[in-house]
Amino acid sequence: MNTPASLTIGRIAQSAGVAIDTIRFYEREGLLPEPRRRPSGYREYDQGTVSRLRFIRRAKDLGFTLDEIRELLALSAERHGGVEGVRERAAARLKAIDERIAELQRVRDGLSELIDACPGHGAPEDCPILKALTEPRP
Amino acid sequence: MNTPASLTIGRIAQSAGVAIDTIRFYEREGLLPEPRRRPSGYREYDQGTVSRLRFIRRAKDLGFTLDEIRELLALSAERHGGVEGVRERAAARLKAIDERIAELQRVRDGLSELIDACPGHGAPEDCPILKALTEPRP
DNA sequence: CTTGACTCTAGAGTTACATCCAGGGTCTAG
DNA sequence: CTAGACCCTGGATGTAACTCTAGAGTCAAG
Repeated sequence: MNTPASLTIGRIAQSAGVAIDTIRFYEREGLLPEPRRRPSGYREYDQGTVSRLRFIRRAKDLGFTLDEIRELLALSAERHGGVEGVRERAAARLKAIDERIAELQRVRDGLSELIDACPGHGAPEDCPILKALTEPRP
Repeated sequence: MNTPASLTIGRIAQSAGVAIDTIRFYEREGLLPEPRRRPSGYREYDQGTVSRLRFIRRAKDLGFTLDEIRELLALSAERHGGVEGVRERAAARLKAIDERIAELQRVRDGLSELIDACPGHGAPEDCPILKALTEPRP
């Protein structure tokens, strides 16, 4: 049913929504296997590569680095035990995101307080924002 | 009361909690003024530089870029009208942080759902995490 | 005076993730 | 057959904020 036909790099780039250069970059980085070639040297892909590219894009959206994605791809290919690894990595990512959110929240609250306390005019010495930045921690 | 004494780069690095190279880097980048020099060429600083370095560090912790910090430093030196600018920049930063938190929250929730749905074992085809990453978006 | 810690400069390297370029070959629609 | 779109390689470039190197000069303690 599916087209097992051969696709050029431009076509898969188009349908996966990534740049051609990015695909070659992923190949160099080992995220994509080396594809077969036409006699002319043109790379030939199939639909599977599109899925793989989508995988990479989604994982990146979830905040995984390319190194982590390489791992995920390896795990996803393991018939046995791969799923545990994937779940672990995902949980670790979730934890990292939670920590990042908490940290940003702290920063946000501190900044928000300073802004509320700042009259928005007057002398620099009276600006709580500037004071907070300069003073030897109260 | 304060020591107007001259401090070497190593000393201010120590007391401001930044690396020596970083100080020279900030100088090149215009975040710190060129200090006076001993005849030997050694840089000489005073306590004010330590405050300034602390300012930079704190602002960085709040997520300002060095470009933005350069602006803040300029604004903080303006006798008139600087405070408005500082407050504006701080508000913009707050907005950016809020947006970043919201984005991370979305990612977090998506990932969390996938993890909850994943049994943590079994075949890769049955792992919702892997499925979500690979499938042509439902 | 010697030793070891400190400082100087100019410039290159790092990380992560691409993105762009030149100079050339290939493919396909008309 | 030809124009224009597409693809190839190897290497350079970009961003942000440092970080490091080499080779040489300086300083303070003993």
